[in-house]
Amino acid sequence: MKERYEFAEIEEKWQKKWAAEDIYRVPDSGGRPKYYCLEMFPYPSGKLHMGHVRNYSIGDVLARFLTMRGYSVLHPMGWDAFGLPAENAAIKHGNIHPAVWTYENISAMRAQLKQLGLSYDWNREIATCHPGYYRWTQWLFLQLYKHGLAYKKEAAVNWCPSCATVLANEQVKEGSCERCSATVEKRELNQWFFKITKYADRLLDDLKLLEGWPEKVRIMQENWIGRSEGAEINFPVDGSDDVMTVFTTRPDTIFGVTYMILAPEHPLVEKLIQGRPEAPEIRDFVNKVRSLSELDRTSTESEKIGLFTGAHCVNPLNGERVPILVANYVLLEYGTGCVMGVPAHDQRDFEFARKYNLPIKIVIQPEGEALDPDTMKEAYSGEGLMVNSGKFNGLAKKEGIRSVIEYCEEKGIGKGVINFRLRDWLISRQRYWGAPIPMIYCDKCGIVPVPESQLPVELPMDVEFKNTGRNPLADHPSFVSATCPQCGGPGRRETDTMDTFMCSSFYYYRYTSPRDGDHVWDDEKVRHWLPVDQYIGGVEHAILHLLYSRFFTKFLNDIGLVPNVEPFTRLLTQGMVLKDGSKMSKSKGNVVSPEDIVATYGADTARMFILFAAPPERDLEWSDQGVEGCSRFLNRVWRLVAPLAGILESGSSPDTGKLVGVDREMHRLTHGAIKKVTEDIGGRFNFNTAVSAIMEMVNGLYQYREVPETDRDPAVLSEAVEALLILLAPFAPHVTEELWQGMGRSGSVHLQPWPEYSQEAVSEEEVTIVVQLNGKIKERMLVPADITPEGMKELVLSRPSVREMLEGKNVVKVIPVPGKLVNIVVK
RNA sequence: GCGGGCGUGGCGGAACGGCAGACGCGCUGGACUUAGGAUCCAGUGGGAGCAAUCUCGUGGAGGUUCAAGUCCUCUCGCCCGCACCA
Repeated sequence: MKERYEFAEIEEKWQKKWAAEDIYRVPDSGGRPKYYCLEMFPYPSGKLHMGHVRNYSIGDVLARFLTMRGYSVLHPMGWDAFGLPAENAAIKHGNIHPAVWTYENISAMRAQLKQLGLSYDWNREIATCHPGYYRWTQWLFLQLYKHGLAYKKEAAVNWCPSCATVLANEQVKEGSCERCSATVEKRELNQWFFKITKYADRLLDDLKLLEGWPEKVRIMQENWIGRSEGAEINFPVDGSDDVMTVFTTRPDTIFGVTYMILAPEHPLVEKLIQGRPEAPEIRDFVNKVRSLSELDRTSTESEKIGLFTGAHCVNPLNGERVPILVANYVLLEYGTGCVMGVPAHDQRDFEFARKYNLPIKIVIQPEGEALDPDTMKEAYSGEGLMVNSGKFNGLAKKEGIRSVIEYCEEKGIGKGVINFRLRDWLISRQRYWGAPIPMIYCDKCGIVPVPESQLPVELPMDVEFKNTGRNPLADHPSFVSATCPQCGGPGRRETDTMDTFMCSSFYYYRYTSPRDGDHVWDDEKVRHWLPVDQYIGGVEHAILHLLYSRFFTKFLNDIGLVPNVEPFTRLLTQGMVLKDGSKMSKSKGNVVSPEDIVATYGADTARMFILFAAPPERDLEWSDQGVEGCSRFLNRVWRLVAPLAGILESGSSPDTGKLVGVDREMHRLTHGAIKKVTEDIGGRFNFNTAVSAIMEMVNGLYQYREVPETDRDPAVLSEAVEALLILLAPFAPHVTEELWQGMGRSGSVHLQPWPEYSQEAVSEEEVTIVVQLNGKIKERMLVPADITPEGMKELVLSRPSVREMLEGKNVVKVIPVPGKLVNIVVK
């Protein structure tokens, strides 16, 4: 073997060989237990970044480890290939079609992934923009439509002026477009939605099943779904047949209502003000609110403004006549779009009432405290007994809520309801580069689905991309014109495409049957592989992709297409890769390119560093010097192992009982490392400490090598080196393969069984324990490892130095901790 | 405002409630060398001491415990998510 570690040569050589021998192909059946290890597939931007390297290195170590542990591991890769950047590139450069741009990027990125030596079964590669894939995206849309879960409605939706398309609620962050940060506007449009709200309850309840998910993500989803229990109660409008229905979580405070508020956009507003002197001013106000951006509209910061409509409502419980107002802090989208104002017991109402001098009426009195409407500084929302509430007086909050709801239900003026913050998923996009929504509009028959036999509805390639903000599909006559599948008459094709999150909501099922042209996937294969055992990706998808995928899975389970109710049993959200304390970005100029690192140090070093520098879920600070260190380590391994080629025996397993001295030490170190690495990868995903255990082993081997050959057992060295290469193989697949096969071992190191550690080899005959006096360390001593706690106590107390130390002191208690210490408590 | 996370050497980070700082980086010294920014060996939390050793030390203040970086209460700082949700 060469004296020097030539990473470039080695990495290229083995990548070619692995591909030629197809060693990462995984069969769909076989005697081994299955494991589905999945990393979030990337958008093919054309360039891999460090976040990808981290994501895929983590997955690769796991997949390789589990394969060596005897599992049949499904470890696929593909492309989330529809999306705006491709189309924007086409608009900007004019002469490049999004498809060409995308496929070129895929080629470039695939090459980069292959350079990292990742163990994907490339036979299963998919791209969501391929008609063979999006045909099934459309097919699933039709299934949702068939089951009443895809529908079209006119609604105020989020519009991103820069992306020239609508967005789902989940894709708006603090009033801005999640992709481009432009301020999002509201527009009234007729759009396609998925009824994810039908699954709100199950999406919430089943979070309990996801014990393998980070709590953080579960809480985020819980908050996003936002279940709240309460009641809807009808307030008749005074002098009209209209009714204001409010949603409230505090029906026990209904006697404290001193005014009612409608959201400015509420349809009832116009009806109430017609012909009243207040009308012009209110219309003005409503228009002003409507024109606000989403951010300004919902910001907690903005001042609460309200106007009296001139109309009144009647409280159905006590008959009191209260004014109806319009105020900017009431949102049309949530609940019923109107609320009852209870200033005494709701902080927002309180601030509003103080500002406009509206009356404050106490109806909940906390025990041992007297609330006074004139002097109170904030609303009281805690526990207490109902007062000023007629026959409900004396009831505590919880019973009060129940009793008022019961009463309302009896009288037919209200009912208990559960409200969710989750909205239906808006999936229409006014853009070209997405899967066309397979629907046809017919003047005679209305909205008609494209028959499944006519799928896919293919994207036309002869399209012009202009910066007009118009979807080019709408300007493509032969795409638009269609025949109505129902009556055979002329029809118009839907020109909106689907949100790309739809494409990524089921790709992990499609990996099981990537080329199946007859079915969305093979039933047996899905039953074999699913659910995904381990999913790995960034936390930025905590709500978006992960919630949509859960929704899809529940639907697919309902219609019998998948066996599982949750898609991902375990989830690992990896931290960001930082440089100089902040996220790598072009604008900050702190980007480290994976290509450069691989070219300078090799893929093995890049992988080692990124796994060693921090535990996977934590943010990772990039360090060029840290990379040097990993490179140095691999060189150190090379210099240790390469000269031993041909010297070492194969498959040595020394007899633990016969080993003494340095041989016994080295043997123990080897098995200790096997134990640690196995537990750190398999149990807690602490790859950083697994690597450090391997480093310790290498340090030990350097020491051991110094021992004269005649004084050491060759079997111990062979065993150690063999174990070293296997333990290191998931992290640094190329250099370990080169050394393994260079030593004359047959077969790939990656197909070797993972070593088992021997308990006997790991255990010590003697251990150092600590003697503590009142918890402070006083001295150390060597004791037999198998000593009893009682024996430990005696041994310590009989020691002359300890007896001297205890002279004149009163021993209160002696606490022996086996293998660790003895603590003597004295007075 | 609500929810979650994190604060440990010069740095990245280790530590089933039981020897704080594994491993790596950096630094210091030595060896090899014409040379080394290569490699190998040794040392490396602060303070005191020639030394054995002593002492302080995990953002801060309390508490539980024989024993706390770890558990509990309060508090400060940073990061992330949600944000007028009735």
